[in-house]
Amino acid sequence: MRQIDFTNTQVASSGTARDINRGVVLNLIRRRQPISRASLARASGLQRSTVSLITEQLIREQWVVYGPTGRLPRGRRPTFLRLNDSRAIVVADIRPAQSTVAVADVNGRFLSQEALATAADPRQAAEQFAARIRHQMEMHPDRVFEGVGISLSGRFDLVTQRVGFAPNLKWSDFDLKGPIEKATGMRVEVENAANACVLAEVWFGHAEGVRDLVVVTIAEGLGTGIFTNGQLVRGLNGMAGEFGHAPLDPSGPACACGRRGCWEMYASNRAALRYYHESNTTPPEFSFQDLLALAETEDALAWKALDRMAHAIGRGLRMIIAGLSPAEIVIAAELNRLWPRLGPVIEAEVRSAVLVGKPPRVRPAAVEPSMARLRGAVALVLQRHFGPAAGRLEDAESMQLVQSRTG
Amino acid sequence: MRQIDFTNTQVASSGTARDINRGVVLNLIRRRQPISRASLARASGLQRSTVSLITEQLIREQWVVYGPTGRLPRGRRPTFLRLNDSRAIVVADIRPAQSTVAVADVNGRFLSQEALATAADPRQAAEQFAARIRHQMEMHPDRVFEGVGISLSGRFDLVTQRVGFAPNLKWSDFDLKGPIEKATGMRVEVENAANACVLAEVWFGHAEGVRDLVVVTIAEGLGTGIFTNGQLVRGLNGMAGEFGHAPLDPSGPACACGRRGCWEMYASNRAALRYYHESNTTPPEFSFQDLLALAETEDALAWKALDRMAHAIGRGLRMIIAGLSPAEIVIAAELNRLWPRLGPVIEAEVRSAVLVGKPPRVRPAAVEPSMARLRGAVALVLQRHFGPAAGRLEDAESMQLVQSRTG
DNA sequence: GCATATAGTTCGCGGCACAAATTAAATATT
DNA sequence: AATATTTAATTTGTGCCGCGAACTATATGC
Repeated sequence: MRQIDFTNTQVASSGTARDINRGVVLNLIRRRQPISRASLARASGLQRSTVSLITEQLIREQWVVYGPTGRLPRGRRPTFLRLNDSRAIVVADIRPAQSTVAVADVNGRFLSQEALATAADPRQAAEQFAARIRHQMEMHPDRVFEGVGISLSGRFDLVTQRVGFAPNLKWSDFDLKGPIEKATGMRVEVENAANACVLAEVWFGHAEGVRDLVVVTIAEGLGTGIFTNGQLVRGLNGMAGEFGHAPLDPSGPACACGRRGCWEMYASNRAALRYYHESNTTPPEFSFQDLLALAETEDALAWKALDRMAHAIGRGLRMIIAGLSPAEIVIAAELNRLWPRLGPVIEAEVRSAVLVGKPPRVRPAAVEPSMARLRGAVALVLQRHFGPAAGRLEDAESMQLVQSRTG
Repeated sequence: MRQIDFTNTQVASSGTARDINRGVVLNLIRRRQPISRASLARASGLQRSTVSLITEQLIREQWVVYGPTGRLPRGRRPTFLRLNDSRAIVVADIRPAQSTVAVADVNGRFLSQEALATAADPRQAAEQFAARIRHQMEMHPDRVFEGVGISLSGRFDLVTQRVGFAPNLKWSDFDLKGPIEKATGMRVEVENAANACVLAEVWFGHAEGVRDLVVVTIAEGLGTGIFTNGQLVRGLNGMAGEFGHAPLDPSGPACACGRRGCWEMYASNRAALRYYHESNTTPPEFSFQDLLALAETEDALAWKALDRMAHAIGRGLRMIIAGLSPAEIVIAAELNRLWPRLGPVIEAEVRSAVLVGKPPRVRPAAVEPSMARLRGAVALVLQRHFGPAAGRLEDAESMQLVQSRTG
């Protein structure tokens, strides 16, 4: 069996050009489908002959299929190509209380979906997810499954391939990937939820050309996904993106992370509830959704609490803008429901952060947070096949998945 | 004349593999010179035949020359290759009070150096630097000059190719590059000083494999250079890295940037002088160097001020570690002189920032800050010739530099 | 003098992008 | 209805490039 030498991955071989161009063409098809070979040649700058060869390969690999025939004012009609959407991906979004397992096609369209209560014990949870993933696969016998993508409220270390830090789930240093790969027989990709939201924006959103992007996910906690130079920033142990635990005030309220005055303590849903509670007594099971509903009924105190939260979001963003100056900041939060009124509060704070030039675009996420996390999990799997260096993966696929064990 | 289509730079052509491998080989020679072709083949994983062809090209391009003949216990003796250090680079470090112009070879060794008072008017300064650069070139008639690299206390926007923001120099939106290119007839590269320090570490330091690195430069102000996934983070308008103006305390002292409580207000040289001044009257022209000297004489109040400064450095680093989790943090500061006593203060603060896993390595810069900035300016020029996609540059060189005008 | 080891070159092969020529299939013109 | 024009897609020949085997060059040791 052929061995791949991973120490010298940086050098190019004769197939490297094809790998790169295959990726360019495949992603053009993904983005602009249905599209003719001639259009692909124009869009990519490659020769039509080259495009024909590459698309032939993609059709042989079953990633692309023929679509309808087009119509033009003159000339031969183009045969459109599109992605083979009979190839599907199983995704899961693992959250403290309730998780989701779903099936999506390669275009990120969901075919089915189920919710489940997350098991407290990580080992039990892994079994539980493996079972639900298998169940979801059985619901679509007509599909070919490419892999499993998982987004979770925690950190996944690419080096150890383990969940390294997930205080919300109360797991730590746990092998989630291995058991699920064994139980499903499929390759599993795991990523932090905020990072998944970044991938969802980049792969399925309208931020196609954006190469510097920060996504801020706000729920009980506050997470950030950082995208610079067209790549996710993972950092040591996959811990990058914990701006939520950047200290805003050393004498602030104590955070679950053991320190004081973290951004999360001022800008999360929980913070807004605390603000509201300071000025009003609340019923025992008062949720953030309740607070939003109250605000929608023009409750002044609810608005005041949300206003403080929005200001705090903006204050933390100032730190991110100063340090990273991203072209775009995306907010993925339940608070987005009230964006018309809270968005401007955040934007005003952001404008004051810019030392020179125009401020970054701040906008709510294209889809609701739960959808973004699942879409990101889809992108996680697509990355392997559509992203850079995917060409040599198609070879490796036939190598009986030895690398995942030896690596 | 051939035209290069810049819209389709992402696709690979038949020369792409060579471009990539040329870069790999050239950088291996740079790092491990003198080195034989056989060793290059082993280190890169390329075939010896391929290495021979590439080195032949590099020798033809005059980047590489033959070195001495090696000796081995058995077998034919290898002919060593090394960089052609008759190729030189002119660099400048532009700072508010005093600037430097120097000449270095491709190995980052300095051949000559001169200091000059920076002109207040930017137009005048450009003329001044152009003249000193020409003078430095005349001092080395035996060298071939590859380009000019400039590091400055300010921001350079890659899109507009102008100095966009340089409050310390009191310049803004100014074309520094154009006039110097015109006056010297050489290509000029400009970069922020903190970013230059990152390049110095990556190109000439021992942080070869490190792909996530933050350099904090501390002088009158505080700047950060951010390196993620093996690339500098520039951000919108080249403004990334202004963590020095991230707000630590909204009710803190007013900063020159117009806001309050910026990190820089607590952790810069100027902050330490303020701390000292609070507890002791100082002579009118008391400098940070004086404060360091005082501390070296065991002055308790001086130590107290520096201690507060070190704590503040650590406090800001916590924000960076939370958000980016770099593998390594490098401090480039005059305070490094007292690292044995102040380093541990910073390190202790940093350790408390880590939520899980091991803390990043915090270390003083390999060389003193002024040297690092100049070395970074050398790397800036080397990037064009040694970095990725340098292969097609060698072609473009012969195209009479048309791109710099049309682009 | 011959085996062995190491460096470096030569040569044929296959993969790939490119560009020109060719084929295919539609509409417009006369 | 025949021909020209336009656009799509394929075929074919050329050159670049990395690979790997064979070969040359040059050292040491028995």
